[in-house]
Amino acid sequence: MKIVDKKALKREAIIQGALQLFSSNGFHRTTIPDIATKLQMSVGNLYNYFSSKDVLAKEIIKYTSEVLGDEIRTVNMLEISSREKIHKIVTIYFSMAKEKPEMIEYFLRVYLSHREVFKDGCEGMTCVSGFITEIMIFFDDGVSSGELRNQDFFSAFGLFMGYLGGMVFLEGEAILPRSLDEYIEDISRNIYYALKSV
Amino acid sequence: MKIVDKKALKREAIIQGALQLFSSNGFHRTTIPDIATKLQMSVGNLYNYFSSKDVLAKEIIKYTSEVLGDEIRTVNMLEISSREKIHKIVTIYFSMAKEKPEMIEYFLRVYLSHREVFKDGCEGMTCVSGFITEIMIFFDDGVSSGELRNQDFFSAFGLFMGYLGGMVFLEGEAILPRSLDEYIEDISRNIYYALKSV
Amino acid sequence: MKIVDKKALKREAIIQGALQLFSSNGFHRTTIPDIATKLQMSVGNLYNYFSSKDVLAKEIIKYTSEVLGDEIRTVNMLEISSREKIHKIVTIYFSMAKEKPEMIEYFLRVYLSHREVFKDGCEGMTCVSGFITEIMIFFDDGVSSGELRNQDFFSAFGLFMGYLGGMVFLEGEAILPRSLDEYIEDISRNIYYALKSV
Amino acid sequence: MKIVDKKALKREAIIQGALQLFSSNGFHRTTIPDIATKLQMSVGNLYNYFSSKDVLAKEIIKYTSEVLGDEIRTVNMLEISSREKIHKIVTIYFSMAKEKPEMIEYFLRVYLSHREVFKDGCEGMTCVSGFITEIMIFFDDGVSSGELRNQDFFSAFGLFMGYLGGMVFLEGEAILPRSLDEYIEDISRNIYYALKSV
DNA sequence: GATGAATGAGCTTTCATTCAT
DNA sequence: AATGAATGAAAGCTCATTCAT
Repeated sequence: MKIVDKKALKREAIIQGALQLFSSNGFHRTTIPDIATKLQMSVGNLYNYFSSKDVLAKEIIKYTSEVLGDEIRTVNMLEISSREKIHKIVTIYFSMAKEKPEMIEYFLRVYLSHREVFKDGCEGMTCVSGFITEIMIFFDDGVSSGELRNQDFFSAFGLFMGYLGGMVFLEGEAILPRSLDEYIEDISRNIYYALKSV
Repeated sequence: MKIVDKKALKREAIIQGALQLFSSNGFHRTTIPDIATKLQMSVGNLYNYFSSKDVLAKEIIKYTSEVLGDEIRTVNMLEISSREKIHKIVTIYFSMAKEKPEMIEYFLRVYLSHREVFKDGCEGMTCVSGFITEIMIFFDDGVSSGELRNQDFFSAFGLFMGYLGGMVFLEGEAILPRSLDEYIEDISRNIYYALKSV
Repeated sequence: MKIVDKKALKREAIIQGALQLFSSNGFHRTTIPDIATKLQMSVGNLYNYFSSKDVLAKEIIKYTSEVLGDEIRTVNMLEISSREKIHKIVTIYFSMAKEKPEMIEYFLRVYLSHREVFKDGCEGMTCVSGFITEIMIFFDDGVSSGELRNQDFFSAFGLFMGYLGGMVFLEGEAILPRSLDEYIEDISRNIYYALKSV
Repeated sequence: MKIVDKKALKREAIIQGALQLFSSNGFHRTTIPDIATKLQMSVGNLYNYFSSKDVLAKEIIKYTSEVLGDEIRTVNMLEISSREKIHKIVTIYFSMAKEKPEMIEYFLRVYLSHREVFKDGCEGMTCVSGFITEIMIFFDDGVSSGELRNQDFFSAFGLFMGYLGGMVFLEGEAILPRSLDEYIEDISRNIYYALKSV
């Protein structure tokens, strides 16, 4: 294996390890030594891969956004109705929240609320463009086909992102009386009726 | 004025001052000396009112939840349709986001993402019950009147809380092409169609 | 004693303690904990008096410059010839180098060679103006009286500062075959002949 | 070319590269990786040439001292008066300060003020003997010919080294109202009058 | 000789909290 | 009730040096 590959692999391993720690313990409660320990490397060496904690945080959000975007892209490529796409996206989102909770949690608990960290380098949500782009494609396709009502994209994006994020947050707070899965039908339906053309 | 009143007033002044600082600068970037300075009191004296920074944070979320709940209560008491209520709630929420941004920001940037702080003492969203209760009343009334579809409350609550919070977040990131006000019609409509009975 | 006095006294105690450590161990080899330990105070409290190590370093050079300037001022106020003043200044300088070596050493080993530290806040030697001003007065008086040749001040200042500093440096390196005191006559004479009018 | 020569060449290249970095950025602010980067070699390989940063610093001062000494030697070999020699030495010193500032700077900002680094291995200024020796020859010649007054050598050396170093320092601080060149006449004259026999 | 990833002790600085006054 | 100097444990980050390749 080439050295460049090895280094890239290690970079990704750090991203994934830090992602887990930040998500479960919080950004400020996760220290660089914590991350180094989890990855069985020295603090100094970690800085050979990421020049600061903030830079690492930004790389993580980009990575996470790409992974989430990739998932949604698979849906966008299907030849199915928008209603079915909504159902699939909700399902994917909740299944990720269950199986890789750190990614959704990172959006909610790190990215959303540490403006000072992402201020420089992630202006205008450029760090989450991978995810946004796919939602935009989904929406534009639905509007083009006439299935979805034409409206300002962010009005639809806020619905999707906010609703799903909100549900995962409630799940995390352990106050949902039922499991996330059991909400899929209702939520998909709600989103569909909110967005569909008259 | 009784002494107890005087103390209660100062308590509230502290809550409001700290609320502003936490919202605009972040929880961890706001220090106790910062708060004391803003309130022109000593650090030591501040501890006579709140025994720790975390306790103060919890009191703030309760206070904020009450204020938001009070606003929504005024809507619930009106004899208007659910559709009109949704419109009013959205309007109120966005106007608060514009005029008292610290409250909404506190929800999004402090409460949502510092689980470790609110873990003990705010289990199951008890600290935001003032707000949730009113949304619940709105929803139950709509279901009772037949205007809203009967579904799990949290399915509706997540929509409301997530959608509106998401829009305020996008506004805060300065990526919305239009002002929040201009989204009121679309968003109210979307929420209504999502929740209304068939 | 008033509190303000107490705090000012502590400030000066820190300056003197840090001055000794910086001079004998070097700026970078002296740590903040070292200084705190010497003063029997906590690291955190030290930062209540000086906001950074660099700020402390700048306050020390100002303080040192004042003390040295005060010494030379006593000479300037005497009604004696420039030749006698030179002799007295050399004597004072060497006696300080012997009795309070930390001050001269600080000039030579900290101020002179850590440009990056003094860059902001000490532009154009403003931090050592107390000392320079007195040398300037000495020189101008001598020129006015006709005893010293009229030339660019810095040409004379470089001689004084460089020569005396150089001798103290050589003394510190333990390579002088005789004690500093034994050089007073020769050096005073050399400076006088260098500066005197024809 | 023999291998030994190749290695010697590389050694000198490292010395010159490090000299520039140490002089302009300071000893502690220049890292070994910085030096390696400038020389386009690896950190590890650099250690094949110099066993530590301190050892490198000592080799640099020896090298610098030799180069400066060589310059002065050319003056010593001329059949001119001491007064003329002084003028030439001052001119050479200032021209080096202008054209190869790193050497003079290294004396002033690294050698002079990092006693701990040069403590072991450079006792008694042995590392700068190349330079001192030539000044000593200049002085002895002048005394022998009767042009200069007989006095302790270090009394004269401190004058030379301190005065010229002081002027370059003032130049570096950008506080001299005129260029260094314009001080040559005054300074040469001052030194001559300080040293000449009665 | 040459590489550069890896080490880890050590640095400056921060800040919630305490307590003598 | 009120003050604010004092504490000290931790944080993020640096860098001379080593060593497997």
